[in-house]
Amino acid sequence: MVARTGHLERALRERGVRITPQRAVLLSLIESAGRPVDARSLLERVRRALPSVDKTTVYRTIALLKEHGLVDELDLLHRNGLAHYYEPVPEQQEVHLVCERCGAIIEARSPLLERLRRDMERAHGFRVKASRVEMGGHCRRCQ
Amino acid sequence: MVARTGHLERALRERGVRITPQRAVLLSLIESAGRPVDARSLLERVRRALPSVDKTTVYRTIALLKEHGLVDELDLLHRNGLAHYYEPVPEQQEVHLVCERCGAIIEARSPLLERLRRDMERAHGFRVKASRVEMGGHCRRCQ
DNA sequence: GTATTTGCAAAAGCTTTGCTGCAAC
DNA sequence: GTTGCAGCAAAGCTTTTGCAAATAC
Repeated sequence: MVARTGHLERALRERGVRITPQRAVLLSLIESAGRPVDARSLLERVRRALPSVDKTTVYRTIALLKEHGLVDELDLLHRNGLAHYYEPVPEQQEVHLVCERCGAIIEARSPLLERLRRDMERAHGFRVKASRVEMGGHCRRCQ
Repeated sequence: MVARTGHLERALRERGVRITPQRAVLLSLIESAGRPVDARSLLERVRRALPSVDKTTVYRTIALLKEHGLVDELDLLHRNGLAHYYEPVPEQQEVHLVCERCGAIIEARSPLLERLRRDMERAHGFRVKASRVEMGGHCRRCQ
């Protein structure tokens, strides 16, 4: 289920909640769940609600959310040079499939992910806190 | 088996092979197999053999090797900001375990990786060309 | 008043590009 | 001569930092 743009923000406004820059960043992140966004697009989205927000605020809010383990940082196999992508941490671990032709991003799940994690913990005595699985290639339609 | 620094280079020189900048980059990459290197360290290594080499040459050579599928590009969960890490494509797919405390990087293998790839191809009709699995956390000694 | 949040400008890094000269064939 | 390789300087982008004004408590 994909959220419509701005629908959380409207709901909050109607209840008298003031939208601060930080809140706007958080809302925009939540509303783009399922499609990781880079900082530039995130800023654009945020500015639709609060036009004067600066990129500094976007980066600082992301940093805050990362520290609390609420946001994942990806780079989708360097799809866009140095840019990073962000999304709310999903309930269940995902594989990001990145189509190198059309740019589609598929978020896939698999029980093997959890097994792989346990495997690593057992075999190497490693305590896993965060993990990221990205695969590049060609999606069904681009072959 | 970890190669000693410069041993390939010396072997080639002894056989009368001239070490060009490109070759020096390739050799340094091969010699640091098992420990992904960023462009800055790679340049330092290369300069031990050929002091006048420029970073442009390092980046261009990496780009060439990437195009031919000989080098993998990682970022180890943004361990070092915007920097990317490079290593020769391993024969068998690996998981990179990144210790957030001591910085250790463990290259782990698992048959689940190959299964995961086939899973994705089957379930999503996706043709996988490259893949990357990184996990952050604490290594055995840092817990 | 004190602490936090914010915007603006500037800096810091990593990577890429333009261009010119050099070497190989 | 033509082609590709290499070095240097400059630019391009993303992200971070310093600082002062504004805001919240």
